[in-house]
Amino acid sequence: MRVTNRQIAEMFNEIADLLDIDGENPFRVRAYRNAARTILSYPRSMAELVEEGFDLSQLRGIGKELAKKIAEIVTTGRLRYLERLKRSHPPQLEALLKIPGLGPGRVRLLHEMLHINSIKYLEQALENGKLDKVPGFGPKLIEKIANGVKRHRYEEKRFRIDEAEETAMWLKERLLKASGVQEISVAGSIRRCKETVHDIDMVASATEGSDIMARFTSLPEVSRVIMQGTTRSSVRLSNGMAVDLRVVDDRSYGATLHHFTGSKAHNIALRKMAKERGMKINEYGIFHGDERLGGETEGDVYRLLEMDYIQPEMRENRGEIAKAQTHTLPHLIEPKDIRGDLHMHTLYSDGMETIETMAKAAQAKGYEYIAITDHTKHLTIAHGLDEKRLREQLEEIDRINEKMDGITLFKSAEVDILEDGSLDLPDDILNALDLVVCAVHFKFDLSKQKQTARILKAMEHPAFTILAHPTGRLINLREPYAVDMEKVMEAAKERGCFMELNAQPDRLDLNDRHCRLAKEVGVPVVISTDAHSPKDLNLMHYGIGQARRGWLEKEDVLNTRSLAELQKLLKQIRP
DNA sequence: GCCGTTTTCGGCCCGACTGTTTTCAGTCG
Repeated sequence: MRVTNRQIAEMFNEIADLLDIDGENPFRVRAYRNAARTILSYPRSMAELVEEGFDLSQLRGIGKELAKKIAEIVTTGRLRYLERLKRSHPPQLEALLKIPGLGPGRVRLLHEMLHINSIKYLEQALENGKLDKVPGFGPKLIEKIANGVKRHRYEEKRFRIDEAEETAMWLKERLLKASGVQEISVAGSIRRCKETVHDIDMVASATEGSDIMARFTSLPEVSRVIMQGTTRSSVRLSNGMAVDLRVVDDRSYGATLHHFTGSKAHNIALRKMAKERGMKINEYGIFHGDERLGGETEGDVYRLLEMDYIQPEMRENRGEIAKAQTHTLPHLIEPKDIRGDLHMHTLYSDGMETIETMAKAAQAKGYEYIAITDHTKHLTIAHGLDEKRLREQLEEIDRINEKMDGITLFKSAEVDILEDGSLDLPDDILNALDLVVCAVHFKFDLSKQKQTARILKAMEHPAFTILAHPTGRLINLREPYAVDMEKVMEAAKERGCFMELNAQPDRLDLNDRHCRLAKEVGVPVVISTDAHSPKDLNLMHYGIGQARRGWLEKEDVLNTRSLAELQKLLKQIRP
């Protein structure tokens, strides 16, 4: 099987950890981490690029040495350099870096002085009070490490964007009540619409003497204050989320918001550029020597570097900076561009409401059209429809379409793709539908080759319109099934099918890299809520956030088309 | 180990907080 980009990135990160513990040149360590990040976020598979003879040293952060190492991993499945490094270190040593308070320096010290080489041994040393003897290890640090060991599994968790956003909004509301507060923004990965977040970052501007910090650290929901300063504090909430709050005066608000929105890689790249031009960017502003050039707004940062404003969702150092310099940034899709929703369920299968209620809710959102896509018979757990019940539903949709003005209901279904690639309903009923949403709901564990073949076979059916949640993943619950996404997208492009970006926050499937791939291949994406109730229609914004992370513009998304345009397009692909 | 409008050497983002120290190293984001 082919080596994945993730596996290569993990190997490079492991090298970085080990070199870090060895006290190697920190810039060499950083080079491995930078390369890992580049590989992880690159839309195409390194394995394929190597096969094609592509020169990997063209990629940012990858030079001759690392290109050779990638080629070795891809062709042999191993990396001798990493194996050599691992042989000279205890196998669990890197795990110690995960404990708060332990960085490479202290891990090295613990290993040299006490031969601590795993979390298990660290626990024993803590119990035996051996750590007191290590220079630089005082009672506070030892307590922090002891707590970290107890919690380290728990704190590894990444939260889904919706969970984190809900907590962040609630926090913002509370903190706005503090004295002297002018503005509060949620920054960090929530603002960049990442699908999962590790912690919540918030930025506030406040006048001197504000009690916002005191309020923040003494909220009843705070289970632990990790650190507390006058401009920056960090806590953990009882729901397990860590929150950072940064407070500045309004002159620095933009610079601080920018700094804490990240990503780190994006910030580093900008600061480097500033430095090359004799300027300096920090959380307080943009400076030339002692002269302050700006920092009140985020826009100052980009303006002073002579580039266009980059939307938060794009700030990942994945090529956006070059685009901003040449004024060729994409005009990212916005919520107002969405004209309809092409995936939702009703009481006919596992939805909570009638067709009419869903239609009215969609109309209230200003949509021109929706598709009713109840499950089909194979999905018995969701009361999937057989041909007879689906025909009944189609008649009801006809009646509602006659009755309701200003919104059009498409007849559709979320049809199961069976193991052999056939669809779960007979052809005559499939042909009676306006569009057909198809999905894999079982047999997730097929080999990549078989799963890909299954989907490609299904796409050959003339009624196939949209591939729903194309990888089947459930964030934090179920891994994506193995599928060759490039092949699927190329087939979709050729066949005139569309790829769904399912906006449910536990799916967000396609992911951001897939969205960029779809744009590259030229296959339109459909952002759908997969709503099971009227309230679910509001999940659209998570899908839009993911689409923006994937650089999608209005033109790249099918359901930004007007009703007339969409009908025309459907007629073209389904004559 | 990477990179180059100062290109094959000599840099590599920048600052807050903590704990342990008498001026700072380590960690973290």
